[in-house]
Amino acid sequence: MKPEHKPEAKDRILQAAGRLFSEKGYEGTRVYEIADAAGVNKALIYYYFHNKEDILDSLIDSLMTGVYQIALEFVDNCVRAMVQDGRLSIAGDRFLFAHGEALKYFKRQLNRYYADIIDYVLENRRVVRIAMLESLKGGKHKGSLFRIMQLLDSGPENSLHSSLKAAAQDVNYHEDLVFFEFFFVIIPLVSMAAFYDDYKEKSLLSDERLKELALSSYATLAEGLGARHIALAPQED
Amino acid sequence: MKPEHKPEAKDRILQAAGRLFSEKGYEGTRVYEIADAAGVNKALIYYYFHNKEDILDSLIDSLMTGVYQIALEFVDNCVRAMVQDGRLSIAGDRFLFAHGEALKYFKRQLNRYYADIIDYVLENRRVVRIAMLESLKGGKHKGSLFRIMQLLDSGPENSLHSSLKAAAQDVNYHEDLVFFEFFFVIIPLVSMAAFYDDYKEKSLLSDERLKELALSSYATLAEGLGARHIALAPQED
Amino acid sequence: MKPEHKPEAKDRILQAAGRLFSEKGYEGTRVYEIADAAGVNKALIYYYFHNKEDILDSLIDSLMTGVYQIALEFVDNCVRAMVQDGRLSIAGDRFLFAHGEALKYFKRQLNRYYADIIDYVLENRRVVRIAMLESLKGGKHKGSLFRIMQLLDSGPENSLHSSLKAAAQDVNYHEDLVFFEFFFVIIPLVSMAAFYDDYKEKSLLSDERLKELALSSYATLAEGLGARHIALAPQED
Amino acid sequence: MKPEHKPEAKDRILQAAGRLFSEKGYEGTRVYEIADAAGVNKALIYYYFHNKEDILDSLIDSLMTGVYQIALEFVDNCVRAMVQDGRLSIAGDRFLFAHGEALKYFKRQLNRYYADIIDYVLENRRVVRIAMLESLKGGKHKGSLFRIMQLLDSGPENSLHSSLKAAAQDVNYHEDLVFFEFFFVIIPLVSMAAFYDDYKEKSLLSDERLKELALSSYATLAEGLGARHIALAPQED
DNA sequence: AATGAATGAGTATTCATTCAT
DNA sequence: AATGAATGAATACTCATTCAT
Repeated sequence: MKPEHKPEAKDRILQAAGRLFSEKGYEGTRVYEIADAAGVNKALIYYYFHNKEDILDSLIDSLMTGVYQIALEFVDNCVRAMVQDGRLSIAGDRFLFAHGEALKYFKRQLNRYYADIIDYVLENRRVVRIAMLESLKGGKHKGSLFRIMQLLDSGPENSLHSSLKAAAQDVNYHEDLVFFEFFFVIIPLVSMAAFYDDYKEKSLLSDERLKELALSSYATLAEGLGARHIALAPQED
Repeated sequence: MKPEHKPEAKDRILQAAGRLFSEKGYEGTRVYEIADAAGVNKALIYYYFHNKEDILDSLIDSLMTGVYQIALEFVDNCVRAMVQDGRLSIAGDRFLFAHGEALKYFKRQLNRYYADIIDYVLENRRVVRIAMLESLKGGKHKGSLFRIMQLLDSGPENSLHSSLKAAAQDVNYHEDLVFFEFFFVIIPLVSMAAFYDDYKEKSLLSDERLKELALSSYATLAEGLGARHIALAPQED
Repeated sequence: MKPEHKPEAKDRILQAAGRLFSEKGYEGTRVYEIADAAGVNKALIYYYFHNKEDILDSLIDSLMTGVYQIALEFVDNCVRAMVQDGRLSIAGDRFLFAHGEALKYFKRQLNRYYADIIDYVLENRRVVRIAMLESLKGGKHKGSLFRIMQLLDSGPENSLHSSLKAAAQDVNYHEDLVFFEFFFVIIPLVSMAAFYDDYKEKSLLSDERLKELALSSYATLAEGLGARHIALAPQED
Repeated sequence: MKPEHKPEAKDRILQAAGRLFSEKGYEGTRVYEIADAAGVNKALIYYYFHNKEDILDSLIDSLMTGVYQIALEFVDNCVRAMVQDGRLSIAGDRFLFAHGEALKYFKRQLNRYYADIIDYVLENRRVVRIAMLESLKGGKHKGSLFRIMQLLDSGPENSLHSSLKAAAQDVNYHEDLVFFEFFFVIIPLVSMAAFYDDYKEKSLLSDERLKELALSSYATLAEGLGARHIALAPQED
């Protein structure tokens, strides 16, 4: 029984490429450097991947899949579930909770969601950095960051949104909310990952302290936002 | 009246490089592409610049100077002035205003400062994009973004800080404030510029609407933050 | 009865190589293309052949053997036989026939020989094309075409010539005849095979028509030449 | 006055490529070999030519132009002129001469034409070899040889034919003549050039002797053919 | 100030071949 | 007999930079 004994050459190549791309950029990284770092022959890279860009695609795709999974899980397990059992109803971009207990539960779940996703992007900060880098350039992966934004999008092809729709009919994000979410929620998240190591070096703070700061920053943000988008249902006597 | 009549070759080179670097990244841009776009001979580029990197330096330096000027002006003309004439006093990371009038005045100035700096980065969004790009890679310009962050820094070499110190003895930013400022104030600002064109294309919003959204987002943010860092001096009767 | 039931891997490789070499040249053909076309694993090719060139050798050798067989058969069964029973005598490059009947018989046989060899090279036109291709380059198979020429050669190592010598002492080709034979008999023959498919495509003629044209062209040629090299023995009354 | 002092780098590259391609084939020749042989830096080749194939195109094009010029000159200066002044008339594929003098003149001119074109292809035998090589492969230059064949073609786009038509209305080549011309006139011509050096080496004949053999071979051929396609006008008394 | 020609050092990619199984 | 993985040695092509004019 040899389980998981396949971080074989292909994985080593992906890992090496992930590190090098994030350190020196895609164009700045030479294929032979990847080969050397992965301890494989340069030609083997072309055995597993069509070309240099194929490696990048592979890296970014699996990052995106990961982010997507976490977001989908939150919507399905928390939002959708709460809507279904009546603890939450959504109208436009406002969340209306049935009672204080429901709101408290939601906040706890949301916090855990933030923690999860922060953990995930920090763990994969190298690839996040690459995705950000590539988003800033034109070309194929230009849209990586925007793909994350589209998690908020209301197109029918977005299964995250479908999942929400399945729970509440009237989900509708306004353009100001989307703008704020993108530049003040997602971009900071992504940037924290992308600049994590640099920031750590400059600030001399510990990993724990940095995660704390990240979470508390989001708490601050959420509180401010919450006032505008969250409400408790009027209590009936 | 300087005889700056024609977009001389050197300027055309800088403009072309600005556009290309921002579109394809520094490494992704070929020197001959810059030459072609600028309508000059490739060799002429080496007449005006030492090498490719010299062009990049030139672009980023003038961006930084611009940002710095605006920030310095705000600190000098508003903060420092208000401290000097007693309308404002600073203790640590808390701003204490002498009276409601002073606070109102400060807010107006701050708002104008935000508008100015948003205008400036949007006007120079190409170079901002380059600076962000280069900050994400290692290499010489890795620190561009952090140089902006250091506008908040308290090192003695920072003349912005010196300017503040000259006004108030006890300026002292806590690590949580710095963290928040960097990832939730500066990064969004820079990102708005860097991703402006992409966001505009996706959202189909007008320039005016986008600037509005940017300013109102900062207003929201400032309000939330203000509660924690701004106070009115207890009124004596 | 050899159990040659299935086009075994080795044969499939040779066939595929024959097609590809003739279409793209030896150097223009990749080993993996041969493997793909033959439906075998690339490494299997190295099980059956020492290397890429070994495949080429194999193809050309069997072509040469075939041509050689047909020529030898003609010389042995017709020329040599006729000399032995006195119907024909050879002096230098002149053929002297005993009587009209003998000449007529010879012409019939020659015609059949032409038909046979045309059939053969057309059937194997792919390999002929390769041989021509390789003859045009330097390298190992440079001499393929010339090996055919040497069928006319008078060296002692040439067993076709030996066969003729065995029949007639005084066989001797002059340099002008050899030149003409090579460039106006053999080269056209080989070229007809090599360019068969292309010519067919351009001319839109049928296979039958093309063979007819080939044979009649040789008839024209032979008639013109015959005048100079064929004679009837002076009839004794 | 520095005339013809421009066999500059570009020409040296073409010459070197011509030699190497003909010796080792297009694919068999490495770009750095061309550079070395031409005494230039490898990169300079890419300054003057788009890529390796561009060099080949350039070589073959100028060969084709040369052949075409000679053929056109013969048709214009001899055939067309004779038709215009009534010494020759053409019906289908038969040439009818007004009188013996005209025929004799034509034969002299034809002989000179053969001599010219043999000289030309021998002088450019390297490129001829390449053209033949490339004609045998698929790909871009597959048609080089056939382009020569098309000099005989009757399409309206063929200005050689136009030139003939301008002289005689009823020019019309039959398929058997075209076949014979291609495989027994053009192919031998081209092959003599392509295999010249090899044949010389094997036969040990001198350049003069070889040219003699070539010309006399064509004379033999022309005589045989002439019987079928040339006639004298019935003499009126 | 401007340019056509030239170059050294890369750079991604290919390919025939081998090896372990 | 057959194959997936692996590799060394090329190989066409690129690019920042320089030079002579």
